[in-house]
Amino acid sequence: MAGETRERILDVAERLFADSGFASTSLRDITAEAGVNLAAVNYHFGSKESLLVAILERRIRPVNDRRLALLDELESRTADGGPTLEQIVAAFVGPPFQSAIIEGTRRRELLKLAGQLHSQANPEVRRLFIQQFDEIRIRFTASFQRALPDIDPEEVARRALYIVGAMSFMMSWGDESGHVPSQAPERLLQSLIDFASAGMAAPETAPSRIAVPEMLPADASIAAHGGHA
Amino acid sequence: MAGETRERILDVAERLFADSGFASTSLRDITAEAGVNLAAVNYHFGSKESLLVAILERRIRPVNDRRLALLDELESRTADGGPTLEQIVAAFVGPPFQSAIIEGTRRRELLKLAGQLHSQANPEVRRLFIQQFDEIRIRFTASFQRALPDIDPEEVARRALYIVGAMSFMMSWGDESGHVPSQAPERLLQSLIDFASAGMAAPETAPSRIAVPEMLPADASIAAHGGHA
DNA sequence: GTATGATTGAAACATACGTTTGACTGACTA
DNA sequence: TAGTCAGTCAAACGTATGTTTCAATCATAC
Repeated sequence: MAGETRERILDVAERLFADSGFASTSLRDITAEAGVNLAAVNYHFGSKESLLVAILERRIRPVNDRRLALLDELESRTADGGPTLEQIVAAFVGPPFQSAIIEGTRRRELLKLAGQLHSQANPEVRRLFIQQFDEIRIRFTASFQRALPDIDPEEVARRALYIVGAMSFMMSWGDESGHVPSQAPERLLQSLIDFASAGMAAPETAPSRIAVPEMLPADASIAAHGGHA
Repeated sequence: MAGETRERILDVAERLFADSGFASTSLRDITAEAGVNLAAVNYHFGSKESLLVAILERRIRPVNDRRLALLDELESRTADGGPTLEQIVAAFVGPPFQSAIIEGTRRRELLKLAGQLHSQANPEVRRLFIQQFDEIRIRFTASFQRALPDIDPEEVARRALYIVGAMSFMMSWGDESGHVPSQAPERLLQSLIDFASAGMAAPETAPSRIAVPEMLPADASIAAHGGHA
């Protein structure tokens, strides 16, 4: 019975935060649903914000460890030219994807929550969050770079970010309102890998050839902005 | 002086909502920064939630109108085989991108706010939001499908979602913590178009060839990670 | 059995929130 | 001038929030 209350709080809070957002979820919501006392949160975690940090660490760390382990093995196994793009992408998106679906319907929770932190929460939590991903970013960017020697390093970093965005959206929007029909998880993951690998390998448009057409409305972009008028 | 208070509220609220989230931003924050009275929000908009809806409609409608206009022009201009993938992608991601950067530093706001709505806010606001994008989704999916006759329609819809995710992440994370170095907007947009077009055109992995490796348990020996096998 | 330290419980605390109220302002109309 | 009405303002309302308090409970070691 030792850590039972603590675990129940973590589980319920994770789900409620992901469903309704951090700020919109009250400790009373959490403790009521978890069947524990209101004061238990502050007793076990110190504050609502520390509870959020505990949730993130519990979920993110194993996923990132798994990512790094997969990449390590790939790179040690394919000593010649390095892993293929598909392999790197699979090591990158596989663990969070698998972790997200492992609990059945809890698919969206982790990344939903992660997505919210980009904008919400105070800078301290943000920093911790970014730091959690820093090693991942460095290792995978390097591996991608090796598989894509012709692409500008900055462009590689950008494209890795696109992948995270694509994955995040798939998980948070995936089965909502029929946009993306529910699919067997393996097919969804393969779909993401196909898309991301091809995007990663896209030929880079030379700066001199960039000629973005006029896309703004001829008159004004957004009607009557009171600001400087 | 007619709509000046109203406009100031809209401008400030949009920024604060995008920066700190809907639930975390109080009407007092907004009205204080806008230099208007607290009651002005409820007078002009009725409620905090209606203010959010007004913000969304003001920003999203022109962007989506522009998207549809660009697609219309593309399709009427290239009557033979339809527009190219790059053209469709550009019409899809160009308007929100341009709209987001037009005010200089306000780049991230629109999509940051949009991203939050996926999870936050009540179902009513969600529905309005999804509905706002429904025509876009239908028109562009059809156009993408025409350019990609070999891809399964459901897969096309999924990939369109990946593009939205990639764009959203670029805008909300783009210039944060040096992950993605600041670039000239045209180069960023071109980068996104390169990535998205290639991803869209990716060859579809046949269901029979899907063999996602074991990615789950860290202890189990990671055998047979053949990638294409 | 009793003392001890960790955990739970009910209640209260102070504060911040969205919203409402009612008086007041100022421009325009009859 | 008197009247109307959209708009602004300070203040208050009721409620919900995160946190704290302190007594009660429980398991365990002496």
